Amino acid sequence: MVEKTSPEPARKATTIKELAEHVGVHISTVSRALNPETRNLIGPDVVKRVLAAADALGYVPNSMAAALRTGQSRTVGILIPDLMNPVFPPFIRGIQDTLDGAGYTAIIANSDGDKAYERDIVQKMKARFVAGLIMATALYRDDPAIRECRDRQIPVVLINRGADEPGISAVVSDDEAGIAAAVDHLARLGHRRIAHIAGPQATYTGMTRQRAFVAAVRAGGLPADDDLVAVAAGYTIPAGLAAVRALLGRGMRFSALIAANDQLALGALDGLSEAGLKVPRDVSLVGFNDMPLVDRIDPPLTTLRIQHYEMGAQAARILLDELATPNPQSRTVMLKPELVVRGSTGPAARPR
Amino acid sequence: MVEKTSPEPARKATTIKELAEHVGVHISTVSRALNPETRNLIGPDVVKRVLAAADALGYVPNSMAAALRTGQSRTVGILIPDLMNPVFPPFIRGIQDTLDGAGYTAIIANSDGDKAYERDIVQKMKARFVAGLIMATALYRDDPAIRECRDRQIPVVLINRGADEPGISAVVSDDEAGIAAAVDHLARLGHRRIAHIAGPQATYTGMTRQRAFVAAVRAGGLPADDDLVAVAAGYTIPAGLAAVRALLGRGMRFSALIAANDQLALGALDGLSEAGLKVPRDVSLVGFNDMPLVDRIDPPLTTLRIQHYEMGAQAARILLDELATPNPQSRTVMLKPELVVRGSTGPAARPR
DNA sequence: TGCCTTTCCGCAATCGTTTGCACGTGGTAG
DNA sequence: CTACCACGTGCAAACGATTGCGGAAAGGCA
Repeated sequence: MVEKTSPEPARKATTIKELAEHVGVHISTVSRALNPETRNLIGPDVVKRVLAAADALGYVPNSMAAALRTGQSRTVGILIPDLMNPVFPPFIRGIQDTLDGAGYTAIIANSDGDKAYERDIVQKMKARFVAGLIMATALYRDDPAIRECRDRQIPVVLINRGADEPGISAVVSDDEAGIAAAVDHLARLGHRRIAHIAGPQATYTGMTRQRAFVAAVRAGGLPADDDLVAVAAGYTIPAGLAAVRALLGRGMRFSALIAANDQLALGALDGLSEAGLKVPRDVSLVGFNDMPLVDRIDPPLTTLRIQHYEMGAQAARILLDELATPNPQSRTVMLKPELVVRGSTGPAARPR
Repeated sequence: MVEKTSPEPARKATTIKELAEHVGVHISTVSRALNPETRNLIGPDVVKRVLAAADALGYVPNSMAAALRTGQSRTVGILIPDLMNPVFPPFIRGIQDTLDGAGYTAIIANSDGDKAYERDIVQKMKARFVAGLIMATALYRDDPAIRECRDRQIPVVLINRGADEPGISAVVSDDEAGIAAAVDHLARLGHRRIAHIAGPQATYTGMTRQRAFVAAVRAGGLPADDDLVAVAAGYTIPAGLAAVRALLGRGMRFSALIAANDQLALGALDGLSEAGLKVPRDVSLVGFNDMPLVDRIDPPLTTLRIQHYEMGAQAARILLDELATPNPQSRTVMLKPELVVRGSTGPAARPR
């Protein structure tokens, strides 16, 4: 496996200048002919010739130069905690696909939940003239990166988390409705004592889902003891395991369990079987997200399906909107999750 | 949810020029002082003052301008078929993490397997001055995008697929070793008639894994009838289902099945249970990739684990290498997959 | 025919950096 | 004392596009 690459000289990309020479007009004319916005300023025949030449010479505009001149790069930044978490790829796909249609390019960065690093990234992105930012970083309150963007007038839209300060758009799932649906489902199955494994309270989803849980059980006339909720240390399987152990360790009795997240639910599953409890015979289990393959585990997980892709698309649309209008209003859109009932929930036996 | 964003004017980013005024030197001096490569040309005290000013004014260099001038953007493009396929995120993460360490930024695009679109993307990337490309697009032979890059002297490294033309580096998994391990494992369990669901033959992995399969069974003295392999139409669950149906429809007898991919294996699982066959009692099943959660399905899937992250990291390292050296040699590195034995394989009963 | 408006196009500045070259100073060697 | 070198810095030209402005030609109207 050792060959030299062919040493032919690199053919440089054709520029607007070469096109101009080729057609016999000034470069400014070429520029205008190429831009659909300004094309009407140029005679139709010239436009045609320019376009033909561009096609023939394989002209592709140098976006860096354009960006430098205009101060905008038709680039937006996407900031997520971790690409490997299966929740995020669909978001990104949704974002990219709609951005793409508008001629924008996305650049993606992982923050790994580190706020300092995140600031750094935002800096770098600004150096690249990003027109806007879509952030899915979960950590909630007091985000310096967001504040700075707002100060610099660069639009930010949040996804899968709400804003803790005004003037920032967001697209989130309707956790309240989702959790309510789950509680209702369990209540209909005869469950009365329902427990909750909450996500980290520093995260938006962790907080809202826990609140939604308390509200929903109260609304259903079910017990809402503090002891029925355990807060997990992270959105991971081990954290779920630890949380359910804590729950069981309290000697708490519950016949159903709603986890703030599928991963937590998987951890819970481990913890329950470790304790000799069968799902759904002894405990019914509900997750959140509908990750790939949770429909094929044993037992298939009942969970709340989020419209990840659609959320991404919406976020991108909002951002494009804000980029287009001079003084945009911020808005928050909520997408309702869908309860997918599978094998992990069943009728309540006797409460334990 | 309707508030105006604060209408303060956007503070422009500080430029090298402002730094120059601030320090009282020429911009070229500032530029040199800022660049570690040229810093030695400048007096130490001036350097110190420039750096201090940069820090104080929060200077962050405009990468577009630098890119325009130098013709290189410290950006590399990543081209994958589909981000939502769980195989790719770890690749990307590995790439990004090592690129990041070298001060490069990645821009990611999905080709959706469309070659024309892919060419388009490569064009756009070149317009952004990408220094190099990492491509995971599966479609094999005769890739115009690759050829064009090679002609333009922009380094490309392939990942999860080999090159069909010389001068292109690649990092792939050692399919031969992997499949051999799987066959060996099955043979030890007493299986003699082993079938294979191959991936699309237009893909690199589809081809090499099938070849590896034939070679391995031959080497083991096992039957290698053509009828024992079915070629799937894609790397999807439905394709796997269809393939196993075809296999069963032939009245073919086999007690074990190696799929070219976990998704195909999942489809096969469906097909087998549809036919009333139990895994692993009636048929043992081996997948490829070790996707997330295949360890938790019923039965847990025996599969070949690929070092996705490490492959990405390697690819990035190679690319960085090729970017650094003027006339690089292309190389292909192979990473050995690891056979993870789980519940879907077991001793052969009688062949059917 | 003369004047005014429109249409179409060229000129040149500009975006923020990088970099080859020239220039001035101070020091060393012949 | 002259010649030369090294060092540190400034000058100005790029890179490739966009865009306000001005001017020439063409067309309309009286």
